[in-house]
Amino acid sequence: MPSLRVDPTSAVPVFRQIAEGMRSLIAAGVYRAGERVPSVRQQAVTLVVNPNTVQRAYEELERAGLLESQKGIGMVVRDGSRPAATRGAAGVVETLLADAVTQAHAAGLSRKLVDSYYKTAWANTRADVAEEIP
Amino acid sequence: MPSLRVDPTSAVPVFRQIAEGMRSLIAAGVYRAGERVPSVRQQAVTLVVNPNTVQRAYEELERAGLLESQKGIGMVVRDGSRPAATRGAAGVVETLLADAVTQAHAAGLSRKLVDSYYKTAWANTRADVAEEIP
Amino acid sequence: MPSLRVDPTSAVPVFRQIAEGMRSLIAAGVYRAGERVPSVRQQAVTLVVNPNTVQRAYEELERAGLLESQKGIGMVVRDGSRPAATRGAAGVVETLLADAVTQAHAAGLSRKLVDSYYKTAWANTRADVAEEIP
Amino acid sequence: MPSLRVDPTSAVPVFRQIAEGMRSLIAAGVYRAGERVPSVRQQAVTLVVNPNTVQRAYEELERAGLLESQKGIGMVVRDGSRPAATRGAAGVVETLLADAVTQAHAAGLSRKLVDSYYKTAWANTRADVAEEIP
DNA sequence: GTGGTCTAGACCACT
DNA sequence: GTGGTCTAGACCACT
Repeated sequence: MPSLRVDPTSAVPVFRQIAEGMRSLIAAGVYRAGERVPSVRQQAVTLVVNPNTVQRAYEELERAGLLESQKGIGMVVRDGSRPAATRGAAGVVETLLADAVTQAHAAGLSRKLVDSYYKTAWANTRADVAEEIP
Repeated sequence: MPSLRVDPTSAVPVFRQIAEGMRSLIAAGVYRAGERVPSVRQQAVTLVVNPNTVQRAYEELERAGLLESQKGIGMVVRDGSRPAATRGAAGVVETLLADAVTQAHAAGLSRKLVDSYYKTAWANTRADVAEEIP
Repeated sequence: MPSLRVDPTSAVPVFRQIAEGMRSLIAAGVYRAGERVPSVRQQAVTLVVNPNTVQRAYEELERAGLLESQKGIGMVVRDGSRPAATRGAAGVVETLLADAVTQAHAAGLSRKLVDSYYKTAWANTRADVAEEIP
Repeated sequence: MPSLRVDPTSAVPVFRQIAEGMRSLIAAGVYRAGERVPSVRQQAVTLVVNPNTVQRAYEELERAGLLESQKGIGMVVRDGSRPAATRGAAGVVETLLADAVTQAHAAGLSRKLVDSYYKTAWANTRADVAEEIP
C-alpha cells in the first residue's frame, strides 16, 4: 500500500512534499472522488508534523482544484480530480528527469552510466513492491 | 561550452546550485587540476548573486576536497579532483532518477510514459548542444 | 416570493446569513407579526445546514427582539417587528454601500464606473423579479 | 494620503483585508511597478498584526501576480500590475454593490432610500478627502 | 534586514 | 471532531 512520508531535511518544503504526496495518492486512485482524506490533525499526527503544515498542503491542493473543504466535515476529493492529479505528477516526474539528464550531461557522464541508474531505479521500485506483498 | 546558471526561484538553495554546478564543470574537465576558478567577486557578478553566496558555495567545494585556496592566487582546482567530482555528480543524478521513478510509481504512471520522458530529456539535451555548436 | 439562501463559501458566517435573511423576509412582510417562522429542523433541511446553525440564527433574532419563542408553538414573529427589521436591513445596506464606495475611492475607480455598477445591480434585480413572476 | 487599516473584528479575514488594501494602493498608484512595498515585519508593526498574517497577504498578492519576492531584498510591485489591481478592486466593488442592492430588494427597501445611502456614501468620502487636504 | 518555513498553541464556526 | 485564522517565536538562505 502506498504511504505518505516526509523528509524534514529535504530542501523541498514539507508542506509541498505533503501536497505532492497526496496528489500522487489521488492520481493512483487511493483517494477517490467524494471520499474524505485524513483530517488535518490526524495527518499531522501520522506525519509527525505541525497541523498548520498539513493545513497549508491541503490549501494548495484546494487551490489546485483537487480537494474541497466541507465545513465541519473535512476535506473531500473533488470530482474529476484524478486525471488532473495524474497530469500534475507527470509534470513533476518530467521535470526531475530533465534535471537529472541536464546535470548528467553537464558533468560529462556517459549515457550508458545514466541509463544503468535509470534501470536500477525501476528495479528497486519493483523490489519494494515485492517486499510489501508477502 | 557548458556554463553555470542559477535559478533563484528554485527550492534548491542558490549556494548549493553553484556548488553543484562548479562540480559538474570540474567533472566535465572545464576546470582542470591546478587551474584557477573564477574569483568570488567575478562569479558573483556573472551569476547576479551576492558574493557571500558564492563564498559559501566555494567553501562547500573546499570541504569536499575539490578546491583549495592558494594565498594571493585564489581558489584552485585540486589534483585528482576530477574523478571525485564525477562521482559526486553521478550520485546526484542517481538520486534524481530514483526520486523521479519513485514518484512516478507512487502516482501510478506507466513505465512507458516515464520512459518517453526520459528519452525526450536526452533528445532535448542533444538539441541544445547542436544549437550551441554553430 | 423571495426565498432564503445561504452561501457556505462566504466569509460571512452562515448563522449570520440566515439571521439577516430572515430579518429581510420580516421587513418585506413575508413573515408577519404573530405568524410562525419555519421550525429549526425544517429550516435546516431547507437550507442544507446543521440545525444548530439555524438555532443560533434564531437566537440572534430573538435577542434582537424580532422573534419570540412560544411554548408548544415554535418561534413567532413579535408585534411591531417589521419596522425594526426594516431599520436593521437598512443599516446593513447602508454599511455595504459605504464599504463599496470607500474601497472604490481607495482604488481610484471613477465615480462614473461605480455608478454604472450600481445601476446594473438594480437592473439585474429587476430582471430576476421579472423572471420569477411568470 | 490613502492609508491601510485593518478591522480585526470583521468577518473578513485580516490577511485578506491586507491583501485587498494593498491591491487598492497599487491600483491607486501609491505603490508603482518596480518599487518595494513595506517589508513583512514593518507592515506587521504598522498594522499591529502578526508578521505571519502579513506574509500570507503578500503571498496572495504574489499568486495574483501583483507582487514578486526578491530574495534578501523584499517584495516588489511587478510590471503591469496596476491595471490588474484596478480590475480586481473593481470586481470587489461590483460584488459589494450587487450584494447591497440584492439585500435592499429582499427587505423591500425603496429605491429612493437606497439611492440616498449611495449618494451619502460618496459625499462622506469626499468629506474625508477634504479633511485631509488642509 | 528580508522573505520563507515551521512549531506550539489558541479561538471560532460548523457538524 | 473538522477546517480556518491568528499570535508568538524560532531558524534558514540571501543581501
